[in-house]
Amino acid sequence: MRFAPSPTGSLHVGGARTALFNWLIARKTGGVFVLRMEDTDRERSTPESEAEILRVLRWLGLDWDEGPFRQSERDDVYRDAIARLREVGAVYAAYETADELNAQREAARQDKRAPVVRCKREYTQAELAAFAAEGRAPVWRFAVPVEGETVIEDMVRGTVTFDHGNIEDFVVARSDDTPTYNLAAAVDDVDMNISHVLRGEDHISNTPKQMLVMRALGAEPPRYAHIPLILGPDKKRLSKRHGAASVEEFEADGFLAEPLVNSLALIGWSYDDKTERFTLPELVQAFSVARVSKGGAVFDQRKTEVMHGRYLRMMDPQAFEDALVEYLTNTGFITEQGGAQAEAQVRRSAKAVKGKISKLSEYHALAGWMFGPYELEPEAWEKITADVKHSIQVVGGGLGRLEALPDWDLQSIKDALQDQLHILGENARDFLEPQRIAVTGRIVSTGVYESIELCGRDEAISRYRALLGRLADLWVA
RNA sequence: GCCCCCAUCGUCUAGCGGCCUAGGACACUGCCCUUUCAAGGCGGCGGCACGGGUUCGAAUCCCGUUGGGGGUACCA
Repeated sequence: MRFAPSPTGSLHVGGARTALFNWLIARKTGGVFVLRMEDTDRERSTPESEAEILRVLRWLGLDWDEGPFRQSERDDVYRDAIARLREVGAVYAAYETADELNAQREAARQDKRAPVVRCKREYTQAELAAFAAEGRAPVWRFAVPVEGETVIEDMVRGTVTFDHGNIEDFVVARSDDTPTYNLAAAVDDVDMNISHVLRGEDHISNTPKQMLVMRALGAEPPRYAHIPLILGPDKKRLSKRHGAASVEEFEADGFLAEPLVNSLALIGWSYDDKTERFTLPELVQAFSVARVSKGGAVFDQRKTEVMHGRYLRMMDPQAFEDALVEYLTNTGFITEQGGAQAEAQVRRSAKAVKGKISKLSEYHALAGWMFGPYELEPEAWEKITADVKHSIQVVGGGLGRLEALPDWDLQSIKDALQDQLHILGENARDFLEPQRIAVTGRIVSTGVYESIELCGRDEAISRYRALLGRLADLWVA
C-alpha cells in the first residue's frame, strides 16, 4: 500500500482518509505502507508542506514503513524509464505549440468528439533544425494505441473501461525534461512494488494512462481501488471554502486524533448497520475495501463533533485531564492565564468540563468564567433581569444557604441548594439558572453545583453579593 | 461538448430477490430528568429520483430518463 500526497498544502480530510484506508489495509494484511511525496510540480511543492503532512500523519497515528520518498529526488529513475519508452517506441517527440494544441481540441469539441490531442510524429531534418534554431524543445508524448481499450478491475467500482479513442497522447516528459505525474506515478508504483493503489476517485481517469505506461515498460499494473470523494454541503468536493477542511484545523479546534480518525473512517465506509465507535486497533480489525461505498459523501461536521464529545465523555478522567492541559498549553491559554496556577485551575475543572464538552476549544465557553474577574455577559443580565424580584429572592436565598455552609464541598453545596429549592417550591430551572448566573455570569457553563464549588467560598460569595447589589439597584430604581 | 462514475430519510449509512408496513446515526422536533444550559433518557417527523422491463415476488437485477459528481493541462 502507499500514500502519495502532493506537498502543496496542509493535509486535507480527504487526503487523511485516503492515507487512513491505505494504512488500515497495510496493517490488517501485514503489508508495507509506503509514503511518497509527489512533488514533480516544483512550483507548488514546498518543504514546509511536506513537513506538515508528515507531522499530521504521525499525530493521527498513521506510521509508515518506507519513505518518505520524493519524486524530486528520483530524476534518474524517470530518465531511465523515458529512455526505455523511447527505445520501445512508446513515446514520441511533439513540437506543437499551445495554440496548435488548443485548436486541435477545440475542433474536436465542435465536432462533438473527444477533445484528444494526437500530435505529428514525423518531421523533416530541416524542420527539426529550425526548431532547434529557435530553441524549441519537444515534449515527449505517449503514443496511445488508436485501437482497443484499457480496463480497470476496480475493487470498489468493478469493471471500468476506457476506450483508447478517448485517451489523448498525454505528456510524459516536459520540454525541460522533467517527468509528469502520470509517468512518475506509474514508474514509482512499479519500482516500489506497490501491489494495491487506493486513491480518490478524482484519479480514475489517470489510471488507464498509468496502466499504459506500466505495460509499455513491461510491467503488470497493481490492483486499483478508487474511493468516493468527500463532499461539502453543496455536494462539491470538500475544500477550504467549506470551513475546516484540513486535519490541522481540527487539531487546532481541539479534536483528538483517535476519535477524529474514527470519524474519518466512517466517511464512505461502514461496518454494519449499527457500529460507529472504533478505536484504531478495532478499525484495523474491521476495515475492508469491500465495504467502501461508491457514492460521494457529504462531510457532516456536526456529527463529527457529537461523536467526538461522546468519546471525550467516555475517556479515562486522568487521560482527559492531561489532554486538556496539553491542548490549552499548546494554544497558549495556560501561559496567558498565568502558568502553573492556571494549569492547576484547569486540572481542577477537568472533571466538571468532561461531561459536557464536545471539543477542547469549548473549554473557554464552559469554564472561561473561572479566569479573570466576575463578568456578566449581556445575555445573562437580560435573563436575570427579566424578573428582578424573583431573581433577588432566589439568588438571595441561595446566598444565605451558601454563607451558612460549614463545609465547602460539592455534596454540601448540592444538599443546601436543593433544600432551598424545596423550600421555595420552584422548579429546578427557575431556581438553578440564577445561581449559575450568580457565580459564572453566564448562561452556558459547567454544572451549577460544580461551578460553585470550583469558584471557592470567598469568590463565590463575593460574586453572589455583587450580583445581588446590581439587582437591588435596579429594583430600587 | 466528450469520457468515467454515482443515485435509500436534510446528511452519513444498513439493505446485496421474499426476513422491509425499509433498520441505525447526526440534524430537526415533543416529552422526561429538583443536576439545571450545549449532558443524559424516551418518543416523533422524515427516504428507496422517475419511467419501462425481468420475476410468483424488486429498494435489491436489466434498459432508458432525470439529477449529482469527477476528469478533460508541459497540475497532481
